[in-house]
Amino acid sequence: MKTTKQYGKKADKALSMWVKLARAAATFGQLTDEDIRRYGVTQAQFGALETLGHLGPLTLGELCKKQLVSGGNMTVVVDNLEKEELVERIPSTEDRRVVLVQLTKKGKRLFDEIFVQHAQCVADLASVLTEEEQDELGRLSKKLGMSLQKRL
Amino acid sequence: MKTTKQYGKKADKALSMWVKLARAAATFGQLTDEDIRRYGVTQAQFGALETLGHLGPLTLGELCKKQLVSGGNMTVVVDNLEKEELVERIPSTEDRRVVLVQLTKKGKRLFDEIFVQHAQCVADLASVLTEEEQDELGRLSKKLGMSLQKRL
DNA sequence: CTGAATTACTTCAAATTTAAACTATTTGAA
DNA sequence: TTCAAATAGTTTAAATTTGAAGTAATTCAG
Repeated sequence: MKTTKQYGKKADKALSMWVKLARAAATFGQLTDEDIRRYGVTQAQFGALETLGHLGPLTLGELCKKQLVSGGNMTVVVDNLEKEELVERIPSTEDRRVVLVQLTKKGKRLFDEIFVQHAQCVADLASVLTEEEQDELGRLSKKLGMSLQKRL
Repeated sequence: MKTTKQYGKKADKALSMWVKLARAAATFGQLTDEDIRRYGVTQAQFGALETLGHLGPLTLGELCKKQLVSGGNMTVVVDNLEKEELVERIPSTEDRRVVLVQLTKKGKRLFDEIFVQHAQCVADLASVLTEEEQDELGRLSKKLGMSLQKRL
């Protein structure tokens, strides 16, 4: 039984949207995670590899922002990727506080290898929506995310 | 520079949508979390209170499914809520393996009190989209989430 | 120039979360 | 009926994540 106007029309609409958005993202995330584990990396590690692979070398701080992850966590994630020799830390010469992170050759190879497969997986999951629906969901999510980003 | 057709048109579209969806959900989640903390409960605790408040007593397993959380975690979350006397465990008489969880009077009071405020917060965050956009984002998220739920 | 405030990253402790092993109970096939 | 398999929940250990404190480097107002 779905109660209406429990908190007012606007609030009900917003709550309803948020529940659905959160569930869709969580479920999609769990399924992509199952795929990611097959490559022997964690979700966080995969995210870092993805960002570095697409955007090239970034500072640790930039990586944090892209991934919406705390600094303390990113240090650990990069530590572990470095142990696997998938990324390397390059101290910045301009600003000695800054550390650049970039993919190693091995990291690039892994990135190239697994991303094609992972893209297939994501495409498969997304295919429950039509291409038009995917565009629209992307557009609305982007608008929501970009607008809220400013409030963080 | 946005590269096109990196993984094929369909995969690119799906990846693009997924990135935006994940970011929107993460950002929205961080902002609602800031609000939730003001009430002195964690996000997971709040989620359980919300579900119990809206749906009434549920078994621990049902709560796990609603919240997309592991059983071991839900045990801890309910333990902590029980320490605060916000929920109580009621052993099922029909099936002695089963434990029902329900709000206490104190829990109901808290639920009634904080949910109006939280609904306002969510409505405020969502207001960066028009009501029509919220409907559409909700509709598409629901379709995506419900379809993928089956694959878990 | 100087030093107070800011910034970038790391370290540490605590909280959260998961997955696997375990207990207790129920179900169902032989 | 009986016992193997399945189910519900708890416990445990390990991994992840966060936030706060700490270190080092930079910036900028005076």
